[in-house]
Amino acid sequence: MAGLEDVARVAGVSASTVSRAMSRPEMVAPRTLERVRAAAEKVGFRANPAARALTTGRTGFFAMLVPDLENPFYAAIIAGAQAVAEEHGRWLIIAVTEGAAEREGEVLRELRDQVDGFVLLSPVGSARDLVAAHRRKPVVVVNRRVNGLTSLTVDTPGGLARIFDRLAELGHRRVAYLAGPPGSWMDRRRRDELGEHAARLGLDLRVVGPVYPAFADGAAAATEIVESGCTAALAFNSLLLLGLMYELGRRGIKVPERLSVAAADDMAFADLPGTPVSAVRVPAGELGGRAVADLVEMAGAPGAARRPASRKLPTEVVLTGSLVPPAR
Amino acid sequence: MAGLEDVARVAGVSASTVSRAMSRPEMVAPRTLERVRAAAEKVGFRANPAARALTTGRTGFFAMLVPDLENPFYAAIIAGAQAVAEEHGRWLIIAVTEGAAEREGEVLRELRDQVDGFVLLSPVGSARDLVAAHRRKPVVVVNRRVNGLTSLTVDTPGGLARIFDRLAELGHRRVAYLAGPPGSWMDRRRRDELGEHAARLGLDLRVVGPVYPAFADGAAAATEIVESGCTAALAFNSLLLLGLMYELGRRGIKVPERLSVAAADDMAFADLPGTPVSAVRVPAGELGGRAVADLVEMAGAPGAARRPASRKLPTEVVLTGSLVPPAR
DNA sequence: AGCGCTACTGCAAGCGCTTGCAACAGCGTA
DNA sequence: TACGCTGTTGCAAGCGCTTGCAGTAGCGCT
Repeated sequence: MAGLEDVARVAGVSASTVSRAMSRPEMVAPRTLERVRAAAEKVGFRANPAARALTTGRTGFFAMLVPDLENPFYAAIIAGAQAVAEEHGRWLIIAVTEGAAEREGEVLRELRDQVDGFVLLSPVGSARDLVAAHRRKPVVVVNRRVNGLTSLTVDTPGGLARIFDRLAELGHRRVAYLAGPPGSWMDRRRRDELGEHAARLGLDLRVVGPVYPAFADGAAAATEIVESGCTAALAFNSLLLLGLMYELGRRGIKVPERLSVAAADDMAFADLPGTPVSAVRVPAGELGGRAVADLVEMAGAPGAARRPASRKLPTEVVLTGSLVPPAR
Repeated sequence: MAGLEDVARVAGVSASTVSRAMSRPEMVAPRTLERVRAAAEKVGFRANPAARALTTGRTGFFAMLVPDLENPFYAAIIAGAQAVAEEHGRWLIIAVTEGAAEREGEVLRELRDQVDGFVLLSPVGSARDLVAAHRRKPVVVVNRRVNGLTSLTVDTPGGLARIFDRLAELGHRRVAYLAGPPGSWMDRRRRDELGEHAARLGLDLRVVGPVYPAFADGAAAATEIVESGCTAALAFNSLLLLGLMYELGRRGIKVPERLSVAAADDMAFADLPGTPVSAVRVPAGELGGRAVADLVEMAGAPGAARRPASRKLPTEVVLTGSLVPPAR
């Protein structure tokens, strides 16, 4: 409602001075500044964001492209991102891509004039397209490494490897990995690295799945895992593990006595009373937070400081009583 | 990059005509229209959203205020909302309120000049404040009824009542309700209505909790529920129920033989293979979708059509083998 | 006292699009 | 043939804020 002009009138200065008082206070005399601020307060000044965006080209919005909102992993990342955005007075606009490269490109195109930058969660577009987008507005990629772009990944394979180490140490010889979403870049990589690590340790790795990471699918995988003769199982995420454990419980198969278990991508809600599950804790919130923090920094600097910086966040490995020596 | 002026030059018309060709094609002659469109295509015209917002006051954004992103119920609502927003070429900006009235008001104030309307999920602000917000920009309230505003609620109590009916019919006399988030408006109402309905049916209702709706908390409630002597249990949501069932399974307490179970706020991931759980299915996605659809409609009409319309969406009650006569 | 600076402030020109109003065809009608 | 419409189009004035540039006052200095 109340614009620059209104404040100017009350403070007895020009609109330019009010504008400067607001965005570059060091340019106006202390006494004037005070007067302007009082006037602004009095008339209830609120800058018109559209006008500001028109002149400066900055909107205060960041766009976050996410494959799937119902995946708790992404939800956690968004939550972290949103918290940091809020700290910086930025707003997050969320677009769902359903993991389709085409849709991703479309959103990037549509939104590039309305935001100050992009956070891309597990993007599927070609590196070429993503880098191109970065030329117009800063881009931060989460959960994938892209040459030439600031990327944030999590060392889940490293964490899982430590769990394998522990299993080997306990004497397990055959271990199941309940694999994640079909076609997932992350799952693919995880599987590869696990395979290598297992070979190194002399473990026999049985991959079950990939399956859609939901409770029911975890339960459904129980039979195959039990019959595989494995003495330990890792699940792609907690939801799968919960489902698996549920089904094992129903069949009277004791955990961890008969099957040691652990999960990656651990979510808070997977915590169990009594027997906490061993897990690779992924700092999802931090991931989102960092992404936005980086974006703020890049958006502040004029192009030059858009130096890509890949970072791999460490995971926290929680080893609990859910890992025990195999029933001999 | 390419603006009205560029198109105008190529098409040999004035910028005004181009503008009209874009937003009110019925005002320009068919032949001109065609020429303008071709030119726009050729130069790759993209309207500058900030400029448009400045002149029209419309931004194409809706804001969605949500208490908590990690709650799958809200995530599902957002997903539904986002899908419909996309259909209408609108974008959703997400703000987390943490269920704090103060924060809610702040966001409403900050965002009111940058969006065309608000969707408020389970808002906690006073009805007075919410109605005030509605005077500047259309507001749709989800999961709470507010006089004078378009509200969308779900008839969960009705669904639960039908489950109670069924339980009574099966011969149960004492039933547990594992209550939801402490302080939740929704849980409060649900409890009240359940109480009345139970009384009407002559059922003895034991409320356990309220507890935070997570897997572990469901498991933790097992003891109290078992010791209460109830022969059936309803849980505030699926996560709680899964936790409860997990713990019962671990203790060798058979479901549903010893305890009939059901949940409200059922999520897809809670589906079980084998023994599906009786549940009150909440159409979360539809809830979000409808909210946005209503908002689009309101934002289109000029104030006048902002006639509040409360709607209560029906739930789908799924009755399965998880409800059986009590062990006598 | 006079000069050169520095520190502030105001002027005015946009940013790119929308829109009321005026201008002007081309047409039907009398 | 002249007049009044209706249908199109262009003109120009903003929308509210930012910012380069120019002007002014006050200061320290010699």
